[in-house]
Amino acid sequence: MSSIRKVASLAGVSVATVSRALSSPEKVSSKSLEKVQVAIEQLHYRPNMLARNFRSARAYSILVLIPDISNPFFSEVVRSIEDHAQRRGYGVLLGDTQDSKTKEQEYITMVETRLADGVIQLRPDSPLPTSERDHISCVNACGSEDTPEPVIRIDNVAAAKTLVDYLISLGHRRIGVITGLAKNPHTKDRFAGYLQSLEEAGIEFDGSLVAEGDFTMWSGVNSADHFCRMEQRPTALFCMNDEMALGAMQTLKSYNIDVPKEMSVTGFDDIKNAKYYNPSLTTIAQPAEEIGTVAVDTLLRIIEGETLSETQIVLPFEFIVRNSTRPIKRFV
Amino acid sequence: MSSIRKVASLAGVSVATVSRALSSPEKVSSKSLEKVQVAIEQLHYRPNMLARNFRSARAYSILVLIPDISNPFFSEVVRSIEDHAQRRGYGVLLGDTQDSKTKEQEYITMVETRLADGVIQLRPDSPLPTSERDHISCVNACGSEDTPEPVIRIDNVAAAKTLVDYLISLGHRRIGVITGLAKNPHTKDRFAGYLQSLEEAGIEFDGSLVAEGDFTMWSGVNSADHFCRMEQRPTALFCMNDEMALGAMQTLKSYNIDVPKEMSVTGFDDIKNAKYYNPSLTTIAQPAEEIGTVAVDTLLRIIEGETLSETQIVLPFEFIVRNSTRPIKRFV
DNA sequence: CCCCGTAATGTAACCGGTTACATTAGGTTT
DNA sequence: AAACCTAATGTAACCGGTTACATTACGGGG
Repeated sequence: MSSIRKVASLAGVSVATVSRALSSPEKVSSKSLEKVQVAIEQLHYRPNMLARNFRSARAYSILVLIPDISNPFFSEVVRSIEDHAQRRGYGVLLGDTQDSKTKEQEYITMVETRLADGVIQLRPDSPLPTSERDHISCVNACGSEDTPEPVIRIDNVAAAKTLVDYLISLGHRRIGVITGLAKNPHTKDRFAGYLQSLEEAGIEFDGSLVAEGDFTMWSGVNSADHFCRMEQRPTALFCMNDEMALGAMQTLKSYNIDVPKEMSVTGFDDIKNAKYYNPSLTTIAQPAEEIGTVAVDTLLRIIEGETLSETQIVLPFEFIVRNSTRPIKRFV
Repeated sequence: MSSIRKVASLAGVSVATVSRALSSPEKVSSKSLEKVQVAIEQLHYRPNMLARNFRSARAYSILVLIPDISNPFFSEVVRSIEDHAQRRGYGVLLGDTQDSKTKEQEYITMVETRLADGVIQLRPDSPLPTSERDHISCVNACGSEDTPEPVIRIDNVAAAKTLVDYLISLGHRRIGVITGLAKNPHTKDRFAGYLQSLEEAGIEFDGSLVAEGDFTMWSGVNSADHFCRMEQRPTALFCMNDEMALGAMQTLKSYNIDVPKEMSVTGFDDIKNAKYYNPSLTTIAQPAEEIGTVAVDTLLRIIEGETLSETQIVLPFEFIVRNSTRPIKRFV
C-alpha cells in the first residue's frame, strides 16, 4: 500500500508538502505540485481517509435514522439528504430503525463512538435520552413542534386544516379521517387541524368517523373497511398520508364506491407517484427535497459548533388539488 | 474527551489491559476487568472507533450503490442489507446513483480511500472499471448472468417464462409486454423468457406488442396507453416490474378496461404493497430479504480474503397468483 | 552585495487505539 | 525451596495522515 511517505520520497519532497499539495495546493509551489502529481500518478496513491478522519477527529459522515425506508415519503427525503450531504463532503450512514426506540439507541452509539458526526432523525420524536442532548449533534427532519432538537418541518396543523377546509368548501360535512398511530406527533397535529376546521365550520365532531391507521397502505385498506360498513357513510375521507389514501381507495373500489363521485379522498405528503394513480390524489405536498437539504445544512452548522438562532424551521407546504376530490353529490 | 489512557490510569492498569478488556475480555483477569469497568463507567468512556478503524485498516462499513432508493423493490433490499450488515458489525453507506455511471465512480472512491471496505451494487452491471476489479471487493445483488462480480440473483429468464407460460395457459395469445430500458440486463433476461414462452407455445412474436418503459410507475402509465389505443388490443400485459404494472392498471382504468375481466396484468418483484391493490397483482416474488443477507455475507467473505467457489448465487423465486389475471374471455 | 520579509519547505509530534514482545505473577511439580 | 510453566500484565512501537514550529529559499530595496 502506498502511503504519503512513499509519495514524498518518490517526489523528493517532505510528507508535509504532499499533504499540503492535496488539501491546500495554493500553499505549494507549482514545481513541487508537479512533482507530487507525478509521484501520485506513478504509485496510484489514494490517501487513506481513515487516517485523515482519525487525525481530524471527524468521521465526515452523518447518521440518518429512518423508521422505515420503504415508506416512499421517507425514501424521498433520504435521497435528498444523501445527495446534499455528498455535495457537502459527508457520507450518509443508514439506520433503519423499524420504529423501535431500542434500535435507535443502538445506532446512536455510532455517533458516541465517533463513527458519525451527527444524526438526522426522521421519526417525529427525539432519539436521544436527555443526558445525551448536549453531547450529540442532532436535528429532526419532518418532526413536530415538541421535539427538543432543532426541527425542519411543515406546519402540519395548518396543512391538515387546509385539506379539511377544502373538503368542507365542497359541501362535505361527514368527513372520515384515517389517522396514524395515536401517539405519533404528526397524528396529533393533523388531527388538531381536522378539529379546527370542523369547529370553524360549525360541524360537530363525530368519534365514529375516526379510524386509527399506522401510515402503511395496509392500514388504509383496513381502516377504510370500517367506513364502508357504516349505515351512513362519510362522503369524504381525510387520510393522514398518501399510502393510506391509496389503500383506502382500493377498499372503496372493492365496495364499488366511486372516487370521487361517491366519496372524496385526500392524502398527505404527495409522494412521487400520487399523481399517476387513477384518480390522482388531492394532497398536501411536503417539500421533501428541501427538507433534506435544510436538515443537512442545519446539522452541519451544529456540528461546526454554531449556535442556531432559530430551532424551528417551518417550510411552506403546497396544497395540490387533483381528481380524488369533488363537490358532494346533492340529494335533489 | 476521555481516552483509553485515562481509563487505564484511573483503573490502575495499562492501556493494553483496557484494550483487551474491551475486545477480548477472556484474556483479562476478573479483578482487572472489574476495575476497568468501574473506570469506564466513571469517565463515561466510549472508545473512539475512528482510531480503532484506522489502526485495523478497516472502515467496518460497506457501500451500497442504488440506482434509485425510492424504488420500492430496491428499498426492501437495502433494508435487508442494512439490517444484516448491522448484525455483522458493519455500517451501511448509502450511494444513490440516479442510474449514473459517473456518480457510481465518485462513490467508488470511498472504497479506494478506505472509507468503505466493499461495495454492493444494485444496478445489474459492474460499477468498476476493469483496472479496479482486483483491488475492490464488490458483489452484485439482483444482477445478471453477465456481471463480472459475484452476483446474487434469481433466474430472470425462467421467472419471466413462468409468468408468460401462465398467461398462455389461461388462453392468452396476444400478450403485450412493457419492458425496462432496452440496455438493462434484466430487460434482456426477462424478454428472453417472454420469447421462449411464446416460442414453446407456437405463438408468433409480434413487435407491436412491445413497449419500452424504464421501471417507473410513470412509464407504466405511459406505455399502457400504446396498448389501449391499438385496434386489436392484447388480452394480457406482462410488465417487467410491479411499479409499471400498477401504472399500467391506472391507464387501463381510465380507458374503462377492466382488470382482469378484459385484460390480465402481471408484475415482477412482488413489492410489499402488491397484494393490497385492487386487483391484487399476480407477480414473481423475488426474495428481497434473502438477496440482501446473502449479498452481505458474500461480500464479507470476499473482504475477509476468501476466494469463492461459486460466483453465481441463484436464489429461488416464487410465482404468486393473485387477482390481476384471469382466463381469456372467449368469444362465444 | 547585504539585509530583510515573505513564501516554501522540512521535521517531528500528535491523534487513540492495537498488539508484538518482554516481563511479572501465581500456581504446580519435584 | 527451587525449577518451571502458564496466565496476566505492561511497555512501547505502530498505523498514515495533519500541522505547529523551525528552517531554508528567494526576491526586492537599500
